[in-house]
Amino acid sequence: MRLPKLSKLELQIMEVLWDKGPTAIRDIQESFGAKGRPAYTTVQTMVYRLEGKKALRRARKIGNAHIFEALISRDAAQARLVDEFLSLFGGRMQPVMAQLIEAGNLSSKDVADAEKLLRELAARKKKEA
Amino acid sequence: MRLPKLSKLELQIMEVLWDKGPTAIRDIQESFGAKGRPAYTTVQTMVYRLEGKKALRRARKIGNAHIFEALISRDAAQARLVDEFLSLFGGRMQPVMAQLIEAGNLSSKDVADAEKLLRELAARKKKEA
DNA sequence: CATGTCCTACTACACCAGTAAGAGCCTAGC
DNA sequence: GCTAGGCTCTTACTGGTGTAGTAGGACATG
Repeated sequence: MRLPKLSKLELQIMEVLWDKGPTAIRDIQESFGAKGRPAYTTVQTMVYRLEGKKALRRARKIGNAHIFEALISRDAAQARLVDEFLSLFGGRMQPVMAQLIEAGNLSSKDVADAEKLLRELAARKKKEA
Repeated sequence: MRLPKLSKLELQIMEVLWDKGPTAIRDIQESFGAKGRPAYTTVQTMVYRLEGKKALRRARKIGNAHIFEALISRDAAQARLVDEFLSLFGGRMQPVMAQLIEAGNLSSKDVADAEKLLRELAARKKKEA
């Protein structure tokens, strides 16, 4: 279970740790926009559960407050998400891309970047071989 | 609630309806691979819940068996999925694309197709304006 | 040192997805 | 008409997520 499944709210909490580094619960909670933010103890519960999933750990204490730090990388978690998502489409990219473009989520810059990355990847592969 | 949220299993059931058209529960269940397929009543429960969500409806009966048909389109459901997914990334495509390419999920053909579609879309927009 | 504030740890609950068993109804075939 | 098999409906339990309250310990500051 090296890469536990993370829910939306759990992800948002991890985002804070990834962005800011080791953080206390209070700071995590406050980094949610003031309106519609979950209660302190809600964030706390989620952090505890993330601890159980080994997604983060208590790094140290400041006063009596724990400071938590991420144990899994943003990249790893995102890779997991993408996998999960693709499996819903049976791994077929075509409808996904089509949808992204139709909805205007994909700019020509995104596509250009993709091309560039693809070329780099191909070059890297060739070198390795 | 025109576009209800569908879970993985619910999606798989809808896939059958989208592929085969109006279908009985027995046929839906059997279209899951013989190994690891959910029990008949499990599929039934999901179908009932999908009915509650207005994702499908009873079209007619054959004997005493109901035949169900999809009420929402595959495209609409997929659009919903993509939105949902993107919101996890705060709508930023860059990490998503990067991940897709790194993991080898995105071929150069996919990217070429994307480019083509983008150009078509741009042309269409221009015409409309 | 007293007291208010903040944090922790625990408990609780509702909802949803997934799973399925059980009771009983309908129908087809003998 | 009777019976077997399939289908419907109902009910139920589990695990995960989101939500939060409460009790009590720690700490800082007057």
